Amino acid sequence: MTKVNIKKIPPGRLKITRSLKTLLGEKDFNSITTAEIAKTAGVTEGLIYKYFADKRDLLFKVLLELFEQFLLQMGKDLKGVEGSLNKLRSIMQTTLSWYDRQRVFTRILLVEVRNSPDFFKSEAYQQCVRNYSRIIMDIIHEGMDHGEIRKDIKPSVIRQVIQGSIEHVCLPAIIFHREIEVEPATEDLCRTIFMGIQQS
Amino acid sequence: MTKVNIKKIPPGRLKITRSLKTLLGEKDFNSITTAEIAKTAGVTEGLIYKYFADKRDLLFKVLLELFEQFLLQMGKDLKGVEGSLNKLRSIMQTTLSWYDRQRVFTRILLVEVRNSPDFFKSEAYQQCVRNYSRIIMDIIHEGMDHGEIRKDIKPSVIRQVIQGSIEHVCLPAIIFHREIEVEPATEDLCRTIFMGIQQS
DNA sequence: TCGATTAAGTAAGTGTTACTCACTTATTTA
DNA sequence: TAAATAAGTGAGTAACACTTACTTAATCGA
Repeated sequence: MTKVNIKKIPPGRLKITRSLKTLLGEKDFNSITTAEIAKTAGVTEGLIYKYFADKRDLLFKVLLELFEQFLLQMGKDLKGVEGSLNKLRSIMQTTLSWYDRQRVFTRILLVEVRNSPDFFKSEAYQQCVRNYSRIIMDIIHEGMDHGEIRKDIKPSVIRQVIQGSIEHVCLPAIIFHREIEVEPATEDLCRTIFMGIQQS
Repeated sequence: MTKVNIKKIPPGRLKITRSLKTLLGEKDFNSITTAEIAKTAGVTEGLIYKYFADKRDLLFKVLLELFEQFLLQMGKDLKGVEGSLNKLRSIMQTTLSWYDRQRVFTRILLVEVRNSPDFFKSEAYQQCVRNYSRIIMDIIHEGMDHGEIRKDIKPSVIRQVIQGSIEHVCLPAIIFHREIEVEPATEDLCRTIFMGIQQS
């Protein structure tokens, strides 16, 4: 259903998404003009609106594309991992590592789309972000069933702590173009979230 | 230094910030026009640019104003609280409660300013956000010195976990106009962050 | 293989909107 | 009270996202 339509993507459309991805490596979305996108792509401005509802919709489509690659990687890294906590660690590490290397993707996800109310209706959100969240939720439930994770906290809050922590660790790195130290950060995050900050 | 200049705020300027605050209760920042702000304020569009560098700068100034009130409240709630972990709990509860009731403030902070690179140069960021972060950092260091908080995690990561968790718990509530259940959420957050999710 | 239908791509707009600037009116202050 | 400064105006503009009527290329059934 989703992958069948690969056969016929018009070259112009490809050029446009590729162009935006390139430009997002240089400047932020708001200061990229549609004229610029078209010029870099080597097409006319009008063509953008043949394939995308508006400028933001184009952004969402680019995010969708990059997010699918990310989920693919996460699936690979998760294979063969045993134990709920280990699975959560794997997800955290993959995420941090991907965020560190895929700056364009991460900037779109963490800073560019947030203020668009209709992002939350977009495919990128509805299939990718929710899918990512669901995977984490399933692991948490599994962990509770197996006695690995305590049951006296709402699973959704645990999920939010995990996701929120990751985002907040990465945000300054993305904004100020700093490197993310994947392994140490993963270790710190896991130690905090798994065992708590309280001296025991 | 900061409070001395209260004496002479031009009425037009006050009308403008008040106008934006009102409008932000109805719609998101991007779909509010400068013409609209001026009309609601009862002034001309040009006056906005007498007091503010641009539309976003106006937003930053409004955030600054609201953030100062928030920090004041936090200081009050923190008075008389003993113990580092209790202080952190107090901050979390105050934050969640404020986020729940001050929707305009929270929406600006969590969704509207993020994508402006120059937000991070603004007064709102430089004095308020950093101040908020510093207060948390100080408590963490104090907690480590007093043996309340373990020393084998980077303090900055602990801070990021706390702030990130709060934001991620509140974000859906803000976006989808849902209520934040302050006490239960605080409890869940503290239990997670203080003691960890691992069944022991 | 032709003719017709659909898809890809173009070129020249247009309305909206953030922002400017030269100006007027009101308020201090010496 | 006159000069100087601050508050406020209003008409205008450039830039930009987006539209529309059109042309060119590809697809496909008969």
